[in-house]
Amino acid sequence: MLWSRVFIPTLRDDPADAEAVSHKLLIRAGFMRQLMAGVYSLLPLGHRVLHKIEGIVREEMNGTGAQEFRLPSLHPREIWERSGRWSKMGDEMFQFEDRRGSEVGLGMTHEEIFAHLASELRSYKELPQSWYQFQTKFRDEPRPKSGLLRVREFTMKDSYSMDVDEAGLDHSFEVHFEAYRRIFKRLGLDTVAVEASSGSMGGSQSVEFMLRTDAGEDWVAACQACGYAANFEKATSRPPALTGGSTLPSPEKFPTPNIRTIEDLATMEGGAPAGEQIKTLVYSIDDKIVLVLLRGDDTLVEQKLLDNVEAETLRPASADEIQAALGSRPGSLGAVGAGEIFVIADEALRGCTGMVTGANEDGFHLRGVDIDRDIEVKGWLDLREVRAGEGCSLCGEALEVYKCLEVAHIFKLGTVYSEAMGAEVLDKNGKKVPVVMGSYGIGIDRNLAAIVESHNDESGIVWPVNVAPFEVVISVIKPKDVACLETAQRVYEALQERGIDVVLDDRDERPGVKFKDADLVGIPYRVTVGPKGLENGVVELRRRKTGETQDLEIAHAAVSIVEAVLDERR
RNA sequence: CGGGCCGUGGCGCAGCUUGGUAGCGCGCUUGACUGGGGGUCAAGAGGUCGCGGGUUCGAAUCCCGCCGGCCCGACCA
Repeated sequence: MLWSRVFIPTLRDDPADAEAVSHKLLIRAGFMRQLMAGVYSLLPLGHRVLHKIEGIVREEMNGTGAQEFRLPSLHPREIWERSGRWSKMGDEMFQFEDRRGSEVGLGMTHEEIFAHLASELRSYKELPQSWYQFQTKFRDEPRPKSGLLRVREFTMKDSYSMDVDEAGLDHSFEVHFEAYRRIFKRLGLDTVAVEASSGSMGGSQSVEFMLRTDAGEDWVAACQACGYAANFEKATSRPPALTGGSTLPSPEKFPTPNIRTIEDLATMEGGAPAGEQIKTLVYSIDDKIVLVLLRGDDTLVEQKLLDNVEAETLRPASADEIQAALGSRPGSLGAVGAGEIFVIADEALRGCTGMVTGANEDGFHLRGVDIDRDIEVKGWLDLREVRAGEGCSLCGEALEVYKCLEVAHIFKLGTVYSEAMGAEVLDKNGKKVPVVMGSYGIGIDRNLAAIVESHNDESGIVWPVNVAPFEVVISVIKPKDVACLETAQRVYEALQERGIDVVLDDRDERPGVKFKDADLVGIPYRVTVGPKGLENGVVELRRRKTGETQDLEIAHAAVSIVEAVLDERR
């Protein structure tokens, strides 16, 4: 490839509306352009990288014996109705009518379609099966952001395993887990596998592969000592010590004019520290009003609540609903004497005495509340957000907490989809059993951006050789100098013959411009061919990552360069 | 969905308060000099000022409505 002939629109300035490093660099270095919110066009450089990532994922998938498919993006409503997800997915799924008035949706994942195909499996003898594809997924995200990190249309490699029983699923899951580990190693991503919530996928267990970076949106709690790691949506810790103020024979009402928040009450004369308050949240769960109690200094993890109550819909109650249920406005809510209303409490509150909580009367609170004595808790659940330094629930060592980007998510689905789609086989005993499924997703474009997030410096991107758009760039210092250009061309051809991805920067630009562009684009090796070197019969090889350079005799240059590149390919 | 910011040549911005000539830097084109980290000089090209309506003799500027984008909070590869 000649640089002068490839469309590489680099920019000198960062785009004004980009925040994330990968977003800025991918735009500036000419890898992509935005079309609309959460939708990007990949330019030749971007496509080359995407193609390489796909290649690595494909190799590893094929290595596990998985078979590649290509499913449609356009799905009929009917098949999504069978799993119950047509409405469950809500606004996140693009749904519309075709010209005949039939309702269709754009695929945001493919459990339904693959399970539908799996209904043609007849016998346990055909199992296990492992099916995958690279496909465009459409998700109408409420808030696309950070360039490729969170978009509405993206490429995903999704795979699905079909086994006859749970033991089979466990094995398929393990096989995928290991394949993903190898994939991330080859992509140059240092990921950590964490326990996660299954969310709208359903199923019994799921694991996320996380890249530690502030560009991410998830929080992870991890234990250095024993290796425990979990998404905040799932993470637990040793219960904190009991808390509470002075106990009283019975709750005592006291005036708290204009006190609306935990913070207000904590700073008020005669109030109580946040840890000695009971936070009362009101939720509408499947249209039923439920009180959710936490310690005042704890934060509710809504996903934990959702996972535990197995509800279809869950949302904070409106002010009107709260008023109707409790007779008070937010700020003075409490569960004492809540009567028929269902009360769920966080485990950390168990046994707490001498607590302060709202009196369900505007401007009044209760003190001396003993949870066990004064509140009828119908369900105890772990609902609170873990905090850094708390004891690991497995080994007791202090938990570390950090921000992560989710680069893959794998699920043990069980039989939810196979039952809905009628994917059943006869087992050894001639009995019909639903196929036990797993699903495994890795966002290709997100991984592309993730690599940039963890491989860059002040000059631009620093691609690992495995995924670099080009492995080598040959920069011609003085293209008008015949000796320069011809030498560069000879090296270029020699590298091409040996299968190296090389681009020849033949542009009639000053050297500085080419160097800056090469660094910005992030090509791992640069070969500089200029008059100074030629006088001594050498060209210069420079490593993008370290900046180290070495002179190579022209006659043997190609061989040395090939060696260096192959050494880094994995 | 709630809150904040923004929309002016390809990119980054000024102009708007106080209506009247659309401007700067970079990039782009042509030529010359130049050539080891975004070079210099000269001559050029390029803009429905997001869209619609209103006020006005006159709107990038004032008013109303809409659209689009970014960021912060609730959702996921």
